[in-house]
Amino acid sequence: MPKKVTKQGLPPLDWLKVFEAAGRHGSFTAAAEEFGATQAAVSQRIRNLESWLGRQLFIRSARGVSLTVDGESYLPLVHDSLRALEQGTENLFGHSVREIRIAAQPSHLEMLLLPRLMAFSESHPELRIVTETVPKRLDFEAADDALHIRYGRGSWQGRDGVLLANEVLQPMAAPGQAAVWRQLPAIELRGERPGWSEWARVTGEPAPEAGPVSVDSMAHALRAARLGMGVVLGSRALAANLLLTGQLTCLPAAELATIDGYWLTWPPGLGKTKRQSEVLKALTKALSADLG
Amino acid sequence: MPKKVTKQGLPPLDWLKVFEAAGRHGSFTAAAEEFGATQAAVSQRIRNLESWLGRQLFIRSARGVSLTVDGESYLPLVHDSLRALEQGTENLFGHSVREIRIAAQPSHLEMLLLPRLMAFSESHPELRIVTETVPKRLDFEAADDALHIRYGRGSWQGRDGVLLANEVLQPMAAPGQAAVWRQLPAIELRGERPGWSEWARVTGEPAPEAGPVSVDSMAHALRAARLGMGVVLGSRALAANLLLTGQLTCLPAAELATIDGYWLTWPPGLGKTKRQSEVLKALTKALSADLG
DNA sequence: CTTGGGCATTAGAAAACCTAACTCTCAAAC
DNA sequence: GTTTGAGAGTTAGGTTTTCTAATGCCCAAG
Repeated sequence: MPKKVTKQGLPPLDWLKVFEAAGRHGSFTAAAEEFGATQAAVSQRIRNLESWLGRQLFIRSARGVSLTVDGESYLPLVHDSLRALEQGTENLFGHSVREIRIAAQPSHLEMLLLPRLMAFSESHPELRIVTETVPKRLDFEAADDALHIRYGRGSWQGRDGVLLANEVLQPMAAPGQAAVWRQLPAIELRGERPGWSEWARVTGEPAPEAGPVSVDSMAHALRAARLGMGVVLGSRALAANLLLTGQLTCLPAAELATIDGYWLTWPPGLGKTKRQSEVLKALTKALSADLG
Repeated sequence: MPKKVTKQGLPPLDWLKVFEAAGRHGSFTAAAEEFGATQAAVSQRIRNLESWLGRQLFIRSARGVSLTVDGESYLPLVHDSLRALEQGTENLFGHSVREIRIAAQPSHLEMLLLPRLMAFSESHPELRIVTETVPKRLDFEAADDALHIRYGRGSWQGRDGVLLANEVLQPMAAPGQAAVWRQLPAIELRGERPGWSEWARVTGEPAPEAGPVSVDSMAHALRAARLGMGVVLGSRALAANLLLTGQLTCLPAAELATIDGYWLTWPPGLGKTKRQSEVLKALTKALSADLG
């Protein structure tokens, strides 16, 4: 008696994708390019499909391929069905598929993300990047399905992530003042990062004299330095763009490495598909450029 | 600048097959059964799809799954598209997909194939078996895309194949005459198989006395024996069914093995897909049952 | 408070797939 | 009539994907 009448009237559908492209182009090579694969891969998939169907779909000649009558009849059906699927998928899920959301503190977005976004966007022109600013002290929600840029020492519970760069602090000042920086007042930065006293302790050098300026954000501290208000113990990562464009210079003084760092995190489960992990890799690469 | 704008707006389509089944059944387990796979496989594919789309499609509870709003919206589209593909594929290629053609000499079809076909058909109820008789001496065409049953010593150029059974000849007679078979006349079989004289030479026993009957086909020789016309040097393979049903009996005399055999052959390229190789395996198994 | 059905998760095995390197063929150019 | 080059086929072997088997969890029903 019938054991399992697995009504499987369909060939592996991914073969059809290839058939459609090859039929549309009239060329295996062209189809291969469309997929970013080799001609051999296309050739094999088509052969599999033909074998499954029990009929030839293409006529091979040394100069290229052309559809057989069977192939000619089959192509419109496949084309239309795939098109319908593509359209519908796009309509329903287009946003989440072609869009990438990144949440971070305003200063991280501005100083870390934005300067490096162009490089990424060029390698993935099909993706929209949507940023969301997160108020400084308000914590991220772990279940948020956006990407996050976070500062700390890792282990973001409930999320995966990679370290973009460790935080390294170094005295910096406006370029015009570099020569005389020992005379400049220190700009105080309150918060979680080690300050001038720690720097002096570790490096053994004397800390600059305290100045009138005290801020609570690295962005403000750097800006103050750019304005000539003193010497700042600046973050290499956040200042990278300012340094590159000559708006600020590193002073010839010892750096202070910390165990904290800038992380890119995402909800677990993201990055499981090839597509996603590639995007993540590219983004990580772009974001860690010139850091450290 | 954009490197490759691979307009790939579609998830791996085989994931959709699973989504469709799971959505239809409202159960991963049921969908798994439909595919002959495990529940874990379904679970993973669905998770991949959800991850690709960036949205949940199912709500999981301990008691089963149900579609989310997104899944609910997506299902009809997927269902309809796949259905269209399935229908169209069936219309265009249904015959070659659900049908299996086997060509052989009339006697091979009757004595080898038919008695064993039921077993095969039970394991593959969805397949029609179409037989084609080939005139005895007319050779098969190598490029024929049907399966062939051939007699010989293998190496069927341009075709793949498996040996079903070697030809083994043994004296046989009608059951009622078994006791007195030494008195029976020999039935002569002309053709490529070794005859009584070869049998006598190899076994050292005396050949039965020549009788009046001389035929040129094993089928006729066996029939003559059944009719009580003498003792035949019969083919175990071809006579298997007659022996099983008691219409003929093997006599207590030495057998004569040959290097020829019965082969199932097919055009190369068949059996490359999983589906096909399974069918071939099942058919081979059925056809070699009780042989030898 | 057990039981059992249904799903998730995992590591490891199995299958499918892809690429690289090569060949073959033919048409067009020389 | 050679030479050249584009395009497709073939193969072996490495890589990726997928599957399975085993296990754990959860919750509803008994």
